[in-house]
Amino acid sequence: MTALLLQSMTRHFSLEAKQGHARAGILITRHGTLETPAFMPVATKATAKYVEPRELVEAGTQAVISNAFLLSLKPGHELIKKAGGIHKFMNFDRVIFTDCGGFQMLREGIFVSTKPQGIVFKSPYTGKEALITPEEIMAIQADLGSDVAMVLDYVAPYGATIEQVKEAATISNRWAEWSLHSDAAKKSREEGQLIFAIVHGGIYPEVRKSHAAYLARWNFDGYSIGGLSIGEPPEKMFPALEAALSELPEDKPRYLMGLGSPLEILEAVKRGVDIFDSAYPTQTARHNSLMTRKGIIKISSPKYAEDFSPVDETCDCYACKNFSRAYIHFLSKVNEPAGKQLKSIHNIRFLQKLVSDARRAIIEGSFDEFFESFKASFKS
RNA sequence: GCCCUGGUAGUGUAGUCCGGUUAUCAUGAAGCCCUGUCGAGGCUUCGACCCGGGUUCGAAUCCCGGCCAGGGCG
Repeated sequence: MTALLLQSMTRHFSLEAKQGHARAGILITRHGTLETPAFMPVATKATAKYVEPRELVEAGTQAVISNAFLLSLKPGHELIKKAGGIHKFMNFDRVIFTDCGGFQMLREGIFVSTKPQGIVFKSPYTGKEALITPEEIMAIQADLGSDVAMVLDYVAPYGATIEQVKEAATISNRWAEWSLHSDAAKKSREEGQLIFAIVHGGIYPEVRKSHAAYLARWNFDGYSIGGLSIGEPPEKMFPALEAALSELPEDKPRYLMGLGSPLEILEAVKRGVDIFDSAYPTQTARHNSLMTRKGIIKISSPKYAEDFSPVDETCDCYACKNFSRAYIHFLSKVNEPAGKQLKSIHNIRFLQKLVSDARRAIIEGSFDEFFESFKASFKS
């Protein structure tokens, strides 16, 4: 333990166990630790929709990810800095990641154009266009005071040609370097903020590989894998993921951005991913898809109208311990916010339990069995 | 008893004056989808002209009668 702590103090991340490529590790941040594999609910606008911080914690959440670009537009990073940082502002004292905004390139209505020096975005609030640069987004994240900041990346949509993807990955890597060497990043790093690079390359393994290898040469605190689970089929995603992972340093955390379905999370854990985030559990929860050990159920279906059992017999979440399928079905039918809250809490808890069970299994050396058993009962 | 309005999916409605494709839209119901900016979102399907008669090639639409609802007069 002492050795682990010493190691952590210098490295921020340490591996506790490995089984095959699957890893159990600990990321140390200035707001506590993140035991990996870990799943982060999305709190884009400094809140997880319908779920309060205490409920996130109760569901086993160690970290959330917020969006630096959107917060910089409203309420403004200066205001959040004035509030004492994002942790105080949203009253979440655990780990907070911030995303840079690069992903918003995929959003029509926000994305305008790219330039060599950054991305031109249009504010969804005011329509005002502004160029955001890698250096600026690091300064914004420094102001927000998040524990882990993402460099600005250039995201190519699924369906982009290999030339476009190469271009996107090359620009992403250039920006990652600029970000790392920016004054804001240097200073915030000294203050304990961690900086993650983002690997691109679309669905092309060779592009993933070369660009991951390039980023691996720099001393980032962790590596994100971006531009996946944006519509491509699993047969294309996993080879690309494997290619990226193969070039990333073992002793740094790997974060697969945007993946949130249970089986895919386990597939990625098996390949060596440590951290996940996704709106999937909360978005689909509001739209009535609930995860259970036996698969996903649609709670709005008439078959649950008189089902007085919990959503999942094996779940220990607030919703399952206190409410029936019939009640949550009813709340869904009448569109009550409380239903959205209970459903979101359940799905978050489901994924938190999934990754912590996976972690335990890796430590115990039983990950393969755990995965097989999960796969056998979870019919998607 | 008389007069005036008005009856269109489960609900709310457009169309009616001036007759003409598969009758509009919303909501609802059933099913599918959602993955680093998550909207009470997207897609598919289902579902109605109050009843009866008349005019007409053709009626939700025009005419007559009935029933029902609201208003007025007695």
